[in-house]
Amino acid sequence: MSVTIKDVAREANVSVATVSRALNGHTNVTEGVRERIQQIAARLRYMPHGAARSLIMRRTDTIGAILPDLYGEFFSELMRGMDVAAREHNLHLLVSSSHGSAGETAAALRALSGRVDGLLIMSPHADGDLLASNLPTSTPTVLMNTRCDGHDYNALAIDNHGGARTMVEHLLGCGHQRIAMIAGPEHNFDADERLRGYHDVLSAARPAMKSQILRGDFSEKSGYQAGVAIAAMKQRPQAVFAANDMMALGCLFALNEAGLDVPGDIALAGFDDIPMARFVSPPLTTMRVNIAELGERAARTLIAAMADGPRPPIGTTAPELIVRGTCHVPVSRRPQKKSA
Amino acid sequence: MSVTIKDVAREANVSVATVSRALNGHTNVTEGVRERIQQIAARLRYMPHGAARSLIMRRTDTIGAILPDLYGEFFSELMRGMDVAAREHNLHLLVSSSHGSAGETAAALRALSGRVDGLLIMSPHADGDLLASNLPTSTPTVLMNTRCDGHDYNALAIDNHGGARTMVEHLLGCGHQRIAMIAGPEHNFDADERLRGYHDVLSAARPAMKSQILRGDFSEKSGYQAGVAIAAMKQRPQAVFAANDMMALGCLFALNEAGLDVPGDIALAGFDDIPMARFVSPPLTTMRVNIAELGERAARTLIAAMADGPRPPIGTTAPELIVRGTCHVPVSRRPQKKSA
DNA sequence: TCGCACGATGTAAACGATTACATCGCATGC
DNA sequence: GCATGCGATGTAATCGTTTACATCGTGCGA
Repeated sequence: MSVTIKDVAREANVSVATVSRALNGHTNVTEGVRERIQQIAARLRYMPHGAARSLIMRRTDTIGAILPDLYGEFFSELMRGMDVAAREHNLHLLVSSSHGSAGETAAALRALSGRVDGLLIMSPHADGDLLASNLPTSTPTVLMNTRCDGHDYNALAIDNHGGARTMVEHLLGCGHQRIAMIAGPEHNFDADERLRGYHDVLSAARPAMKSQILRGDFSEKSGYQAGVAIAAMKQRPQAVFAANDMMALGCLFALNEAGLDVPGDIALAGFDDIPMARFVSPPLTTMRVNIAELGERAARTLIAAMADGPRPPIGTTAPELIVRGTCHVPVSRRPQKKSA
Repeated sequence: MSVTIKDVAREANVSVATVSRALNGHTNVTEGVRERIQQIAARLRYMPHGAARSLIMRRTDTIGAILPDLYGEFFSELMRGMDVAAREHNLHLLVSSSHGSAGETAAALRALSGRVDGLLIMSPHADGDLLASNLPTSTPTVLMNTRCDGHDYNALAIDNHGGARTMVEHLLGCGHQRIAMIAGPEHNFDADERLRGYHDVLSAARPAMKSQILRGDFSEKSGYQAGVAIAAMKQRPQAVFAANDMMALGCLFALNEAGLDVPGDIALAGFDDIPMARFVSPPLTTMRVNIAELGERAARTLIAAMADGPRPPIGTTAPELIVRGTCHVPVSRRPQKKSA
């Protein structure tokens, strides 16, 4: 059906070997012949068959990414980072989504086998064992934000624990004593780590103080409910740390509705730095998670592993504190002049 | 290096043919032998080599998408739609980005050749001729929002012209007489069409009225500048139609800063319905472009073409009018009761 | 004029799977 | 006892490339 190298060879009255050499820029081809072959190839719209090529060359020039989903801002940013690194090395990106189940992750793994030179995997529902039994041993792999207890894969993760510590320390530094946390869902890797960071700082800095935890599920609604609850407290906390921005936003609306001034009456902080964070009023103080950087670093690690063999096994990427309007800044640290 | 079907065959003391038959569920294999082979395959972590498989089977079970970019909400949504359709048919999605140039589009096309069974292409900088000379004739293809003058590819596009007409008609219906437009960049397919829709409606309904065009570039900043200009006009328009939501938002901020009430003093409308549109105050009236639907329909068209040969060549998907707070609604049409 | 080196080209063996066809062994029917 | 048929298995061709090796012709030095 489609035109192959043989068709070009027949048309040009040469062997397939000569066509291959001519088109791949080898030196030992008479210039006239090369031109003739190139013209014929263009006229026939010949394009080398990728599968055949990568079969013999044992190289696909492609890296595969298995993500839980393909859409939403998070994955969009992640792909952007991976794309930057891949493009730099003239590699293509094959993206596959494993949606819900561990079974689908395994299926995606099989489907990608032999089509990619390396794998980037993010799979919240896959543990180390599943991966161990489904990953082809010969394919370099880098995990992103994925549990892999015990097994020593290359892995990169967001430093949720450190980020939470940073934020709570910042709130303490602003002079707040009683800091409540709106936590994320239980058994969620990110949520657990952020909560742990909160606990660690608070129990070290204010051992006497009882921590105040409100459970949310990362949704704006659950943040709103937490905000309502906080507004009604007899002894209100001076600051609220939400485990993600969406909950912080919900909380902000609830506090406003209750007639409380943020940050005058109560400070508020989130985590993630979603784009909307800077558009609400007052703009939200939060931890910026550089997702694109995570993707880019993971891809770079993979590319290095593909070239040189095994790499340093693990790394984290640190979120960055973004101070905006929703928390007090002590007078001494306040910037000299700042409009709007 | 990696384990092949031969390794499994050797280990199981059978021929490669038997291994292939056993693993692919053919009937004529003794049950005991099949089990033994399956166990050995699992133990050895054998996974069939995708490239080799698709070479002989002449089928990749993959559809390729070539997009100008991989990130940003637009592409994220587009991919979501394509993913839905692909997943339904057990196809994988291979996404490649062609970034800026037409040359890169051609390169991406070559790289995908022989790796996919069909192609979805969105390439704002590619015209019909470029595609015609770089598309393998045997690969089914569907274009999305891509110019292909003359050539008869399958193509799907957003009905920008119709959407703009709808919005301008709505603004007229609200009683506004003088309607200005903040247009998008010149030579941009989407921007051109939206502007054309504005012109068509206005010149038909108000032939005497001179149209007011302010040039923007789809960025929030350019919308802000347009808003500043509008606020300063001697004879202010009663309504402003921005060619996309980002510019509408920028304009909204400028109008607010100038002390104008939206929609009291001036109505405002956008195009796209980005998520932020409903979060600003007042929430933005806009045309919802169902990008995911575009992607899904394109993928479905492609899949049908892959199965049955040529399809109806062209189609558009219509944006939907979303009336929110930034334009007056005549009393007669105002909903009875509506909170928040 | 012959032999040799070298550059251009052709021949054929890979790559890793699937599958048409050949083969083998065994049960069945005469 | 032998032909027949059938089910299980092996052999080898095939897909479209690349590339090691063989071949061929030509120019050059002796």
